[in-house]
Amino acid sequence: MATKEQIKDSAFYCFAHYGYEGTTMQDIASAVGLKKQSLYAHFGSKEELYRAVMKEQYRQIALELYDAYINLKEKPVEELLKGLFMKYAEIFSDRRRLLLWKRAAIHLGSGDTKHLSSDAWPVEYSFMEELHKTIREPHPTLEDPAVFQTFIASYQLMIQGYLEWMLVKGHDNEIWKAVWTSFWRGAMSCLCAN
Amino acid sequence: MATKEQIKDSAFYCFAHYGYEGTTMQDIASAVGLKKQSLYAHFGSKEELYRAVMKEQYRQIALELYDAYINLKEKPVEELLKGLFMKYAEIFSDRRRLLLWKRAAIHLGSGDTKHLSSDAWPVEYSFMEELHKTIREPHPTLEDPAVFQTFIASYQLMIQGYLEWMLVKGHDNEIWKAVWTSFWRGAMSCLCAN
DNA sequence: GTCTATAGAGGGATAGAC
DNA sequence: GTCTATCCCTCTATAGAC
Repeated sequence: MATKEQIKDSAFYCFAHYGYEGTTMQDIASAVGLKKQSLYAHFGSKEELYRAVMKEQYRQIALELYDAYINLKEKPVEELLKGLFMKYAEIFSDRRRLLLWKRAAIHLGSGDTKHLSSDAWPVEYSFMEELHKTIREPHPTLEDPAVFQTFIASYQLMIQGYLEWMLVKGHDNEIWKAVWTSFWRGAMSCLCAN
Repeated sequence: MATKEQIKDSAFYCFAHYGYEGTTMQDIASAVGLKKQSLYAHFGSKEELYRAVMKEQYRQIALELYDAYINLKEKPVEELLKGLFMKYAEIFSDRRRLLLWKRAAIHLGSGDTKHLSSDAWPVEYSFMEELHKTIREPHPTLEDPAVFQTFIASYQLMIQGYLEWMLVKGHDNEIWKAVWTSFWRGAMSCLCAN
């Protein structure tokens, strides 16, 4: 692996585990086996390195999600949403990604201006518009924007809740399945009741 | 307000918004109108101040939750769980608490040994055992430990998911209600199906 | 592209006057 | 209990030899 990639990889680990302020150039360099000053031959500053890591990760995550979506979009909505939920669990079984993701959410919510994850959230949802259309079609109840919004909110919320669970207790197939089943039945009964 | 309380209050804000490493004694002192050195007359170190803030917050949150539980425990399970969920939303409508809570979850999940929120999670769940018994009684299906575990997991997960939602988009009564309805119907239909 | 040396700033913390 | 002065350390970043 090229040195620049090794640095990014090490930085990925450190930023995820210790946060931006909690990580020093020293930490990153040590893991690669370099002096910290040498990092500046590859990245102009700590912040530039951080942004490079974030950008790559978000791009990668968005790609993997979109890829899953493409493979699932012809299937019934239940299978599609279940498959995407599974993809989330798969993607974030990488602890570094999970930590980075959760930290980014805090940056978004804290009004912390400094090293915002400005490019972050939008990227993930680049195909969301398309996904929404796919879901709405076979379910006329979802034509109502208010109903649709709460449906999607419940879905996203379940996913974020499960990621929180993974963060503290790790992935658990039984729990995953139970959560999905409960969500889907609840969502369906709400749709039919409206 | 006594100076010591003012310091804790300012520290609460800073630690929540900027994190432990991102906060300096300078920041905290400025907000109170003191020089940073004066803080050491009240707290031996930055870490001690941090622990004081965390301890107080967790104690307070646990108290408020327990209080809500006491007021609700005679009611039907649906009302009890819904009331507790509402209490969570209420407690964490304080942005500082929400941020601190989310940061603590990351500390728990990152293996970051330094300033662990060691006293954190257990405190909240000090009355959980009791709550669990209260829920189990009227629902014989829940006697099965596996069923019960997934039921509680779904519940906690929904709450954590909603807190994540609040972090990014703020509290929304419509969403809150929809999420609860969906959860409860899903949970019920799962219980009846088993 | 990696090293040594070093600048320059800011952090946590202590000592001692008032 | 708050201040000024100060210590010591670590951090980011630059300069320049190899």
